Amino acid sequence: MNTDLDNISIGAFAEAAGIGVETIRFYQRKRLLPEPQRPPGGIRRYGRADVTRVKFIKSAQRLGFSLDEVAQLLALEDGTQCNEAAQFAARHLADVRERLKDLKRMETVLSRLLLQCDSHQGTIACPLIASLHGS
Amino acid sequence: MNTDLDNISIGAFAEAAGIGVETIRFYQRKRLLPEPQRPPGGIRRYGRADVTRVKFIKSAQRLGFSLDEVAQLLALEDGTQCNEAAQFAARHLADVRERLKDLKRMETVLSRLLLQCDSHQGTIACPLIASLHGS
DNA sequence: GGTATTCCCGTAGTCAAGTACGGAGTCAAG
DNA sequence: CTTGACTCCGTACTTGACTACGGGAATACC
Ligand SMILES: [Zn+2]
Ligand SMILES: [Zn+2]
Ligand SMILES: [Zn+2]
Ligand SMILES: [Zn+2]
Repeated sequence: MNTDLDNISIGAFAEAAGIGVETIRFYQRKRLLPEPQRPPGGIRRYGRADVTRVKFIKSAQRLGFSLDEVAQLLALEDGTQCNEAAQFAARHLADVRERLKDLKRMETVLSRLLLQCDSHQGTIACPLIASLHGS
Repeated sequence: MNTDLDNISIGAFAEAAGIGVETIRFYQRKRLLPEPQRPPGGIRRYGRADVTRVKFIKSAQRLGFSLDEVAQLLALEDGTQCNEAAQFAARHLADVRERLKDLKRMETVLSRLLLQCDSHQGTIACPLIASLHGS
């Protein structure tokens, strides 16, 4: 077992990156990861740069970027095109804010309805259900 | 109370409910809508109750309930089990709040990074990209 | 050298909430 | 009585991000 960090198997790579082997192959098909050429008749080897790249992908995902968007970001990976990157992120931020608005609306309505349910002693109908029936 | 509104075709039903015909058939397969028996060799007819039911479904969806959850809610549709309904909604509210938290985190981080991008005159590296590289 | 573990590769399945399609049957108008 | 619109039904496709399977090759361990 070769433990050199720059000459690891796909299994060790997956382990190091904290994802599954299948996921790596999936990312390769999606061109998020390069497919390393392999020694004649042998097994592909991976290195630290690959692990770094997966970490990048995972960070971007935590910010809500889709894999397609991550692909775009990876094109700017060298950090020299701040403007592009910032514009791109700004667009994404805009739709994060959209979703945020929707969820906030849900949160508001639901919690209001639940309060009404708590305090509607005596009446027969559930205000929550009533409101679903179209207020 | 048996007007023509209670004897409509699936097309008119879809129209009245503001959804597509295919969606109605989909809901039937999912048992969110009952399948009306049809006269031998004939065409099914729908009524106001069906439209009401779809409206109920759509209201629940606007509150973020999944179709599976809507099925549960429909079991409480008569409004007599306020406690059950409220508990159910409370659980849902909890995971709406989870998602809200995640989105808020994204919003915070993204907007902070964008501010840094705006004001990092002079330096070469984009703070946004840098942060994706794991800080 | 034999066995166990990995790896490779293509294909296919999963979940949600629909959407689309194609061929056959039915209904109403002209 | 034909045309055209609508309905029925099963099947398959969509999107996103994986996850699983199966069979064969290669490596690793003893
Ligand atoms: Zn930047
Ligand atoms: Zn986005
Ligand atoms: Zn209630
Ligand atoms: Zn829920």
